[in-house]
Amino acid sequence: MRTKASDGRRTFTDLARRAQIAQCAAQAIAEVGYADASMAEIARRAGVAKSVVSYHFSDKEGLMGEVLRTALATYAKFMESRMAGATSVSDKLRAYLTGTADYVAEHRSLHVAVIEIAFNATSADGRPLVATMPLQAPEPSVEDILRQGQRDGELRDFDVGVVGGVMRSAITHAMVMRLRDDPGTDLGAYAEELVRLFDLGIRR
Amino acid sequence: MRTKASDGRRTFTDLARRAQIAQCAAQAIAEVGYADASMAEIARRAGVAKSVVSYHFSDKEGLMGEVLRTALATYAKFMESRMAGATSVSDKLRAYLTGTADYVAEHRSLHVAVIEIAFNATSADGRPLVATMPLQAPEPSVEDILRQGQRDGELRDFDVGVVGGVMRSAITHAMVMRLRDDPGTDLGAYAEELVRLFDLGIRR
Amino acid sequence: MRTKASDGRRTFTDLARRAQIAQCAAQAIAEVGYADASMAEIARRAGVAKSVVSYHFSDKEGLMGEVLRTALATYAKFMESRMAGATSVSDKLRAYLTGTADYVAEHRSLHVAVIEIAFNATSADGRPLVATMPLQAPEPSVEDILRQGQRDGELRDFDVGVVGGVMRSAITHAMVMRLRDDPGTDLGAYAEELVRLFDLGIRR
Amino acid sequence: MRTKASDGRRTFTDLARRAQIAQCAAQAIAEVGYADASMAEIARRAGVAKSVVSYHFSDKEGLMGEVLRTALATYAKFMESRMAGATSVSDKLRAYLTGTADYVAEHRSLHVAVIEIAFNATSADGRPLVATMPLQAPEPSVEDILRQGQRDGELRDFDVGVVGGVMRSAITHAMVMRLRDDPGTDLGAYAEELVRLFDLGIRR
DNA sequence: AATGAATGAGATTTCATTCAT
DNA sequence: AATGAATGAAATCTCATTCAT
Repeated sequence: MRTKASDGRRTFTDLARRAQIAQCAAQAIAEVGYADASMAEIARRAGVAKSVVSYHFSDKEGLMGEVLRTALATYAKFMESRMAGATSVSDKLRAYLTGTADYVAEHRSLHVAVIEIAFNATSADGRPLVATMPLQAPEPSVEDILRQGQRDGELRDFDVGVVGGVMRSAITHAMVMRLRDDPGTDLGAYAEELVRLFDLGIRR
Repeated sequence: MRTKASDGRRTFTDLARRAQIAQCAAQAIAEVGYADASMAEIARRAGVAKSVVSYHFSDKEGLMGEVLRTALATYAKFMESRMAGATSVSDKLRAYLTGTADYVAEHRSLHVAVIEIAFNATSADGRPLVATMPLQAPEPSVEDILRQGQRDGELRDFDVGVVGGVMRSAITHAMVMRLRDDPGTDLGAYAEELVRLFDLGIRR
Repeated sequence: MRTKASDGRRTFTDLARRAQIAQCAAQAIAEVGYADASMAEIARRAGVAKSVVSYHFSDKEGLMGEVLRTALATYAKFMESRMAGATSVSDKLRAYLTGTADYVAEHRSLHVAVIEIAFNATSADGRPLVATMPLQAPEPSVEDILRQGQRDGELRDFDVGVVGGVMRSAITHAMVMRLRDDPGTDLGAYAEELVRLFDLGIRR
Repeated sequence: MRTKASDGRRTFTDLARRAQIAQCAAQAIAEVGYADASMAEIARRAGVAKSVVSYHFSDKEGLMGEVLRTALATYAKFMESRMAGATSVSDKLRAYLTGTADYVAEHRSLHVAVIEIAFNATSADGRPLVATMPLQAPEPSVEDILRQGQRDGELRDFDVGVVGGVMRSAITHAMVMRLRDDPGTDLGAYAEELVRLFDLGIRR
């Protein structure tokens, strides 16, 4: 049966279960990797039968989509307050990097899960799952910040796509790798190191 | 079982087959991703029966290990000549970044395969495959270069692990992502952008 | 559990719900086939929760039985008036064939559903469902008519079981197949064709 | 791995296994019905693991297709000799009906399986499986025979589609139903009864 | 009287691996 | 040295059914 009330909205308990399962999915992915995070493993962690997961999500794609949406929403909300006070480009960059680091420290498994899903999950047609879903990334993007900095004359001339990509990979892939190797990493210090590196690297 | 000459060394044809299969494995992984690069798919690309792959490699871990060793050896040999002339730290860094970019341009599937394997492959005990294998990275590592630069006074003070990790992710993950989005990327220009970014970011 | 008034009879609303669900079941079976007419699909068409179906029927066998009973009752009532005026055997046969054709035209999904159920549904013990249920076919049966015709000397000698079976399959299976291939078939003309065929085939 | 030799043809043992599995599939379908003839049940009857069936057939559709092809080929070959001597239309019809009855007596499970598959099996897109496969029915069809008989003036005027459909359903559905009810039915006598019925029903 | 939620059984299919030849 | 054939385990998903509210 569909898990929606007749008017299309979901019930409270249904939302709670969905959230719980999505969280367990994120934890499972973060701990054992996307490939080994089977529906059975996720159900086991949630303490429910496999079919309960299928009951709440149409299929695995649907579940992964929920994880992605949950993570992006959490991240966006988290960053909103962190970016609020920043006006200058260097402030924005610092807010972006330290904010993301704090977010990762607080929601590590969510963060790792998103990276795993984005890197590994494919849709039924073979395309990357993230390419098939309407996901809205938090505003402003790193590239937006960098572009503004160049317009304002605060930043030197460089390829925004390249530098933006490096920054992104620094707080996603590189950070995850570091946490993998050294789970006790001080993410605050890590972020400060990034702030200095990129500030020196791109300012006029 | 694996075929070795009576003294334990492999025969010539055996080595050739292993190399061929490993190459096909790398291509398969690079094209369809680690998850979809099944033994059957790899065998199909190699034009042999599945059992031939199992015949030459004890198991999938063994095959992935061979891909990793092949890639590292190829990379090490490639970089050896590129690093040869470089004496100053900035020269070494430039050689490292542009050299790696050239390597990626020349052996893209091998490069992508290594990243996929390092990120995804797990050993039977659940640990990352790369953590269970004795792999020797090419010398000198980025961290070695950075450390020397700090000792020589050419580079400012920073956390070598953090910056080294960012550089590594810039030429692995970030580069692959960029190639995914824009397959026509000029990797030479990409590397030059990295050289400038990091040179400014870490010099005294 | 099934809801009965204290004296064992069903309440009015209960009967109404049962009838509604049975009708939706028949439509579902007729449209998507027995195999794909799941309890969920039937509930969806009835606009109720799956559990409502289970509430009103002990199990799927029970629901299918209701469909069969409903269909037979409808058919019997329909045929009663059609057979009323027929006295001669040829009149009875014509009434039987044209009457059934009209019935099918009017209650196509019910008719198709019965065929699907009779052909496909099995009881828990593996036997055909129709063999496990006490179903009373409308009187008189084709075989009865044919037997009477032979007794009266109007019909030649033949195996009543064989010819009766062919007639039955002509107005059930063959007719459904024809409707499947050509939904616009004129069932009146179809029945007239049968009347002539069988009249010539069995008269003395 | 693909079960074809490198040149695309199948090996002898492979063909034997395929034939064996297809036969077991037909028997399973004939005995327990299409719905309950799962891949597991078929494998059990063949005395092999489920995955062996998947090894030899790409999927269930493929297996059902093989059953259909096997049955049609067997039937066509069987009928070829039976139809050989018949020149007049009445001879052809007798050959068609008695020949088919003999075929059913000899290959009952194959016959029943075809009917079950044709009636129940659907392709992935929801369409009937038989509609998605290129199957060549044996020549000449009943309709062809009837049409020729009308051209030659041996048969009266009637709708070839209707009468042909009735004949077809008489030797498929009606016959199967009869065998279901009375497994000891004398099919020879059954066919003779049909010959007389239809001969009288359609001759000029 | 109704239903949202849950469940275990079982369906199809894929996978890495083994083995006899 | 190679391979066709086979296998058990596990993956995803569907189904009829149950139960507390």
